[in-house]
Amino acid sequence: MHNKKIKEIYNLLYDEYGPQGWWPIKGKYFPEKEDPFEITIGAILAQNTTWKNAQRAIMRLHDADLMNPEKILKLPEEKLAEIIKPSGYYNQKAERIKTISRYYMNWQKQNRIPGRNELLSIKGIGPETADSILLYAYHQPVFVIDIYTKRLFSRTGIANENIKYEKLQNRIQSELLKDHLNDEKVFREYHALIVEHAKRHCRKKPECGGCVLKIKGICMYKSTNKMEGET
DNA sequence: ATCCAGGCGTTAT
DNA sequence: ATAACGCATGGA
Repeated sequence: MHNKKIKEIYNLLYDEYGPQGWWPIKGKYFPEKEDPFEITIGAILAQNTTWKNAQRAIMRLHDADLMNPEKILKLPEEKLAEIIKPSGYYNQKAERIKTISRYYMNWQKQNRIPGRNELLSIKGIGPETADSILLYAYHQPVFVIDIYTKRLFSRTGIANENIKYEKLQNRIQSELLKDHLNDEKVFREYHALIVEHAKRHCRKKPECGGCVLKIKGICMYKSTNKMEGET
């Protein structure tokens, strides 16, 4: 029933911001081909921090010539933690990156890609990280739900703000399916567009001025400029 | 200075 | 089953 809205939001955001090109990272390191390992590690490093800080940690791994599972496994955990420090939570993340590196080597050796439940069984990989890895590292058609996605679909009246991860994901995927927009390229682009839009307008503290969704009448959210002290 | 950022696991209610 | 908390850096 909100089918039209979900498709329309995608089209509006795409027209507004254009293709986002999330992965691979554009830069001096391997710009010619994307590296599933780097994307996997990047998904961990990006947890609950800014992309800029995650990218700093990724660059430091490249600078140390450590962007592969074998070298990471040989490196003492404290060294790894030091290198990825800018991403925050560096002790947790170092431990988890080591674990995932071991799994990654097995996937490579077995010439297969991980399944969602397998990813979820790994400590440090929750639903969003699992889906980010599947979508951005392995091009599987799964829609990533993050805090921005919940916020945007909540404020546009498409979902309750406390909706569960898989429920919102199923809703979006099934409605995009009706419009034949259920391919991984759209999913990648849509998620990235949501993040961009959330950074510019649909922030925690909303900046609704100039929001294309508001202008086009898709979003009715009122950006209440703090009027808490009401009776 | 306070708040937030491309979350997750553990522990308390 | 859900809520609260710890993990930690860097920018606004």
